[in-house]
Amino acid sequence: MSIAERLAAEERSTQQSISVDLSAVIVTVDDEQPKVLAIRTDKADALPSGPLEPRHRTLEAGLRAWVETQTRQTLGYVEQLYTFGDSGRSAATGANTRSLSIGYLALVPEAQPPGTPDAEWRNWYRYFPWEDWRNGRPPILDEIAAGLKAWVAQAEDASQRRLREARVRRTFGNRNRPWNEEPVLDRYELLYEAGLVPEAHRDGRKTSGKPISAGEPMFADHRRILATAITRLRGKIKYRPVVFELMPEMFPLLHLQRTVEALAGVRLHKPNFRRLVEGQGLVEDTGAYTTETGGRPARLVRFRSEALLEGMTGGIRLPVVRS
Amino acid sequence: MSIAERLAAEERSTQQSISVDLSAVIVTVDDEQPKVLAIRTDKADALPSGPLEPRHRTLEAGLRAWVETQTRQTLGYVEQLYTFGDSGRSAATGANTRSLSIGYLALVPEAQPPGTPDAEWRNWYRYFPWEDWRNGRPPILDEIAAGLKAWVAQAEDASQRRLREARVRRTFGNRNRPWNEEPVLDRYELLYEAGLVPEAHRDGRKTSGKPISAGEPMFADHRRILATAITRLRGKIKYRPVVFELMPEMFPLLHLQRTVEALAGVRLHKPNFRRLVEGQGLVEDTGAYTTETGGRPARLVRFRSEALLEGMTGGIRLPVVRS
DNA sequence: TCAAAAGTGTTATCCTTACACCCATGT
DNA sequence: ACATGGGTGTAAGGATAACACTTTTGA
Repeated sequence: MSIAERLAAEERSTQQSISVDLSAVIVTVDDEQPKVLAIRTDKADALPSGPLEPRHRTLEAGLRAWVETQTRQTLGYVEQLYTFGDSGRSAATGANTRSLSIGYLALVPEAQPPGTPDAEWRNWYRYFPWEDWRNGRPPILDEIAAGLKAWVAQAEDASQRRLREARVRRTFGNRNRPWNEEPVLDRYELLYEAGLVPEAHRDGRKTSGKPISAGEPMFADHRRILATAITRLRGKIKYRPVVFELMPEMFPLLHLQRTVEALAGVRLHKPNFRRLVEGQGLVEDTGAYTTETGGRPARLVRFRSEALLEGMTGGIRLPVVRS
Repeated sequence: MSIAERLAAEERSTQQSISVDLSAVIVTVDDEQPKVLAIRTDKADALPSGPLEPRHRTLEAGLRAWVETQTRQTLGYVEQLYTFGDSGRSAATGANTRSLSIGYLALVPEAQPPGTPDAEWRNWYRYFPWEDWRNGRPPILDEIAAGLKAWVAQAEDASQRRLREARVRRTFGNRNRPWNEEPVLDRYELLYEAGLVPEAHRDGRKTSGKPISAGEPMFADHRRILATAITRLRGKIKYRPVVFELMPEMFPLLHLQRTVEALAGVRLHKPNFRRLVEGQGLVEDTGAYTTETGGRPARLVRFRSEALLEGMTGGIRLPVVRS
């Protein structure tokens, strides 16, 4: 097929009426908690999102415009996450309309009060309570483990059972494999498939497992988008200096550590964390000190912007404290 | 704004006539060369792509259907790359139509003869000759370095010059920083901004640098999409066992090494490569041998599919030979 | 016999991890 | 005095990178 024919085919296909939605996962860390901006509705929380309009020159510009008028947040770092487009996704818009949703991750250094009454900063562990290991193993994992065990037992044959077992082990770990904070999306999708999450039932999925109260559900597939965002962010802090998008100008190193811990949902080893960060040349001394942290006054450091130029020299390793 | 209002706004926005294009970067490795399926046109090569149609249940299903009818390739591994949507992107479709393009990366284990006369497997280094360091530093880098030097010199002030210098160093390396194979997209974007690539002029970018023959251009922004795909693939082989999607059932370890080298564009250290791959438990012995490689007969191994279950145990480290 | 590829052994070095310990401030 | 957080030293263990070397085939 030639390019001309292809273009003609594209032209025909526009009869279909496609609407494109830009959804934003807007993240900040406040009071040692990772928070996302959510829109409260009578049913469930939703991510802020709006339609792509003709006046938007680029997708990202459209997103920024939309978010800034709706929530009064000025976005700093913005990154495209994924484009979601199953036709079953949104029955609300009718049969002849396909609805695509382009998800974005945005980081803001400080939580501004939301600009609209129905918008609110929410701790993201409200939706994913099993992801926060900072104070040890979350108790809800007992319930989840029981639900997953039942799901494994429901397998149709031995080979499917082994697959299911391996999948549970891989995502949720077990005695010999320790917790891995990264595969947030894999864990959510597993819970969805196992029917342990209310969304699975709402979407008409046939499951025998009854939904346990595994975190608060969200509107449409927004919890999946949020899981995608957390996964991406937990991965990215390790190889790009993105955490600093969430920090003020000057900060003590423990503040940086607590921010990383909030995102990763694990505790880090303080002495090694400091050495890694300083050794990588990611921060520089400001000469200033603060006594606000309690204890011995803390040196205030700032992000070394030359680090961005030197570039590829990655992000922050996670010296996870096992114990 | 409530969800109801938001839905209404979406409904209105569908008046805009949005067309969605699914583009595929279909990769195989054949004869130790990384190849992509390209559609020849009179102007430049294009990536196979087609419109999203109502009958496609999911985006990925739409892509598979399209590619399979158009090129007779059956896709194995498929992964979404990025959604491109600048309104300046495609002037061809007229003013009132916005054209989105969702890029996909697909891997096929063996090059089937293309199903249409205008489709052809192309060595991807045809489009990115500076990315192939397997036989030492590509000579074209002399030309590129000269062009970039001129671009740095054209900076408006000292601070912009330092930024440009750092960017060149970061992406293309220099004496103390060795070559880093990963940032393919960053390099392409730098060449684009520096006006060293024909696309920049075609898109009406004002540059004083004259385009050097830095690789063959492609239709629209397809070379950018290809660069995105290569970047993703070079990154991914290091932490997921995706290379095996390109391998036959059984193969000698050197074949695997040559495949990884073809993708990464660098030479690897044979003894260490073997130890890393075997040590990770990524392959298992088949008991069979082949003499087709020349020299001492080689053990044939296969991918250990249990490795997928064990999961997170990453991909293949690259013991790059520095010499 | 030589070229070509397969494969093994071993060491120096670096990085991470873990543990122990001292410092400076407020109450 | 002691609690709290800031901050430094260092040694064990593991992983990587580099080098040297042996084995088995075909021409």
